[in-house]
Amino acid sequence: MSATVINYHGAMSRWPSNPRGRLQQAAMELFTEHGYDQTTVAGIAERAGLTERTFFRHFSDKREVLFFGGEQLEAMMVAALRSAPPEATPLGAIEAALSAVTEFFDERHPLSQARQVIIDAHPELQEREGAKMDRIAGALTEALRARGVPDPDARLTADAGIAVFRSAFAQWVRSDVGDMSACIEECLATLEKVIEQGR
Amino acid sequence: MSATVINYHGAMSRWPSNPRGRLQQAAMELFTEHGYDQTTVAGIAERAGLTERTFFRHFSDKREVLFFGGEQLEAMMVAALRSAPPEATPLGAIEAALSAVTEFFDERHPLSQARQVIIDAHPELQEREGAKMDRIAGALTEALRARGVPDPDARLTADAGIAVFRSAFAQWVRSDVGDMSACIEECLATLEKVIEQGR
DNA sequence: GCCATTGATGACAGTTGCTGACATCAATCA
DNA sequence: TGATTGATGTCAGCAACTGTCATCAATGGC
Repeated sequence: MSATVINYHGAMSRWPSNPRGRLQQAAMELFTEHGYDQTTVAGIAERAGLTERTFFRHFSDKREVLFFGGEQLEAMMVAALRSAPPEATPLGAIEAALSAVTEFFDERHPLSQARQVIIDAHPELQEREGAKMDRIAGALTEALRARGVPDPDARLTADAGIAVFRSAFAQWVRSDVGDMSACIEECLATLEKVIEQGR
Repeated sequence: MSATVINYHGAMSRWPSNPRGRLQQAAMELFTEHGYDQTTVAGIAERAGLTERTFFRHFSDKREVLFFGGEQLEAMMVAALRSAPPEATPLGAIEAALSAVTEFFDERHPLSQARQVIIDAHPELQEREGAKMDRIAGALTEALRARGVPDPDARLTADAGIAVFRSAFAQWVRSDVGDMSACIEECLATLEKVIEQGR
C-alpha cells in the first residue's frame, strides 16, 4: 500500500515524483536553516533535485513557494459561504466561512508556526500574505454579492471577516493549544463589541 | 519669488534640483504612457536626468516610487488619533483619524485617479498598496493601545477602520465629485449596519 | 509491438531589479 | 584655503525571472 517509489530521476519520495511538494519541502528547510534572503531559488531547486527553471514552472515567484495552497483555503471558505442558509445575515454567512477552515488549521498547527516564523522576519513575505488575504476577501465579497448583498455592504462585511480571521490566526498561531474556532469566536465577539460600543 | 533655477546638471525645475520629485514625475509619465512592466528603472532615471543607481538611493524599489508619501498619510492619521479626546470610544478615535485625511485626498483627486489606473492594472502594485494599508493599520493599532485599548480590540478596531477607508477610497476615486468625507461616513455607517444586523 | 503525441523537465541565453564599492564634485565650514 | 560632507556617477556583479528549444518518459491509437 505504501506509495514509495523510485522515479526516473532516481529520487525517492512518498508519492511518485511530486516535484512541487519536494520544492516546498526544500524551501521550508532552507528558509529555516539559512533565512529567506540567504536562500536562492537555484539552491532550493538543487535540494529538490530539480532545476531553477522548473521551480518557476511550479511557482510564479520565489515567495509563492510558501503560499501555494492558499487557493484551497479560499475555495473552502467560498464553498461554506455558498452553502450557508439563504436567510443568514451577511455576517452570519461570513462566520460560516471562517468556521469552515478552523479544522484545516488545527491539523497543521506546527507547520503554521514554522511558516509564520519565516514570514514574520521578512516584509516581502508579509506583503504576499496580505495579498492572499485580500484575494480571499475579494472572493468572499463576490460570494456575498451573489447572495444579494449590495455594495459597499458586501465588501465591508468580507473585509471585517478577514480582519477577524487575521486577529484570530495571530492569536492561534502564538498559542500552544491550537483551538482556532475559539479564537475566531472571541475575535468576532470583540469586533461586535467595539462597533456596538459606538463612536 | 519664483524658485525656478538652473542647477549644476543643467536641469530646470520649479524647485532647485528636487531629484525625488523628478523621478516620481518621470515614473508616472512612463507608467501611464507605456505601462508599468514596459518601463525600466533605467528609463525612469534617464527621463529624470539621473542614473539608475540614484533612483535606488531615493526609493527602496521600483514600486516604491508610486507609494512614497504614504508615511505622511500615516503620520496624519496617527496624530489625529492621538489628539482625539481621551473619553472617545475606540471607533470614535478611528473615525477622527479617517476624517483627518479627507481634505488631503480631496485636494489630489485627479492625481489619485491616474495613480489608481496604474495600480489597478498590476497585481504587484496592489500588493504594495495593501502593505501600506497594513502598515497604517499597525500604527493605528499601536496608537489605540497607547490610549489604553487592549488587544485584540485595538487591532480589530484599526483593521475595521482601514476596511472602511479602503471601501470609501474606492468609491471616492471612482466618483467625479470627490467628497471623501461623505464616502467615509457612508461606509462607516454601512459597517455599523452589517455588524449590528447580527449573525 | 510500434510510432506519434503530450507533458514535464533540462539547458542556455538574456533582461532587469537591486547592491556594494569607490570616485567625483559642489556646497559648507573651520 | 583646505578639510569635510552629502549627493551623485561609474562600474562590477548577483539573483530573480523569462523565452526558446531540446530531451525524454508516458500515453494511446494502430
